[in-house]
Amino acid sequence: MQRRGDDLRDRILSAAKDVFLAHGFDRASMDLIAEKADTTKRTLYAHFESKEKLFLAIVDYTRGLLAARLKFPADYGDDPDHALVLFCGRFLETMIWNRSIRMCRLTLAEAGRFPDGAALFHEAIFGTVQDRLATYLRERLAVPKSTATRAAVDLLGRILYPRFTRALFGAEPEVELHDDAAQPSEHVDLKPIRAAVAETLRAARAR
Amino acid sequence: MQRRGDDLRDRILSAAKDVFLAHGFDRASMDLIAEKADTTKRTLYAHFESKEKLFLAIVDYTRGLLAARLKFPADYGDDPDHALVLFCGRFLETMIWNRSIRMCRLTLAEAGRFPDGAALFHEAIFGTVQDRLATYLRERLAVPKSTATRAAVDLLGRILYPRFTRALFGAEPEVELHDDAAQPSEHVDLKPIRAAVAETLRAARAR
DNA sequence: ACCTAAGTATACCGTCAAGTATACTTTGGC
DNA sequence: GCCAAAGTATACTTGACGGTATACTTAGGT
Repeated sequence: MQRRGDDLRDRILSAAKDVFLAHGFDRASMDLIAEKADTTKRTLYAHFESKEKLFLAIVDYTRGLLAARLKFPADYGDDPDHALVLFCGRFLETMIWNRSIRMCRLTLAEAGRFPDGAALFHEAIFGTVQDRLATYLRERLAVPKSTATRAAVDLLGRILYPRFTRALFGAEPEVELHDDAAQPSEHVDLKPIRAAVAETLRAARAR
Repeated sequence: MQRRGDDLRDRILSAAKDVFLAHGFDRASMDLIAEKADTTKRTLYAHFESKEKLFLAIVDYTRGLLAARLKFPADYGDDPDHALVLFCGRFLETMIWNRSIRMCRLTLAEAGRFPDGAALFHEAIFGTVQDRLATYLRERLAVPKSTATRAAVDLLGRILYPRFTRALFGAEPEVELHDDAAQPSEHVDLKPIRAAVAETLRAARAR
């Protein structure tokens, strides 16, 4: 049975992602990717001209998948403290998710060979979230622009980076996420996030 | 001319480090390492039984070199604000140094195959600095233990992680350090560090 | 002086994987 | 129904690299 077009392309991307994440760029073999995608190497090369191009396509594809998790949903409600806590909690959870961690490690591993891969990935995730936070502070809380940006950076620094960095280096237990719930799960402790949000908001309003 | 013993071993470690950092584990070839160490592959295998063992030796070796940069020197003076600013500045500088960044990327890239490598590296660097900060706060400023730890984590989160993460992903220009000066160089802006230290100390003293 | 451990020089083996070649089959638009 | 594009099946080429074998040289303790 043959499956064509976008369906096949998606299957290749998905299989390639799994294999790259599991083995890293160099140890990921095109033979294995073809097998997991339930197709042949010849077809692989019909869609992606080289292993490098396939890799870059994966980074882009994953970037899209991750970004989709990082919207600021309307159902977080009108209370800004609460909405910010949920948003930050969900971002933290998404970033310490083992699939995100492995993707980060993969792009970092190849940062020498594919500098754009790592930088674009970073910008698409961290830059986007930072912008969304700053925009929220500006629009909903009338915080002036430069203060809003600084507050957003500060908030991310306190909430995200410590646990994210630890997870990156494997110093925390792995986190597996199953559902697509918009609410943070039990993997994040909201208490310190509430404290950081409250403090940041207080400081931002005071200026 | 033959060079023996520790001299040779160091040359191998140093050459291997360069090659691993430049090419990553898989693309680093034992032939190239032997050539750069100005010896032969046979001798390589006399000192390190396999590529994997050599890699782990490199991680340990580099961990030692980095840790040596992260002392809390006496000549930072008696003013705690000032000393903390210098210490944090120097730590930040050391961690965004391109050699550190490349080493982090290398251990992260192989975190799947060598989980202990990444975790030990992380603990040896971030854990140690966090402990030294907390100890300083406790001993010099009489901050209670749990508050001191929290304050140290918070301080690192604000000062280190944002720039470090950006550097890791290649979103900042590379930093090259030449001298072994104990003072932070022009690569770090002390102003935000002063602000974060002041705020952290104020909060820690208030509790 | 000499003997052993350490190091050198160089060739070699086996394996694995990127990418290609060749011949065949299926699909869908016309 | 036919034909071109897309996909399949499988074998092959080529090169790299981890690790070993063999034969030789040097240094240093006694």
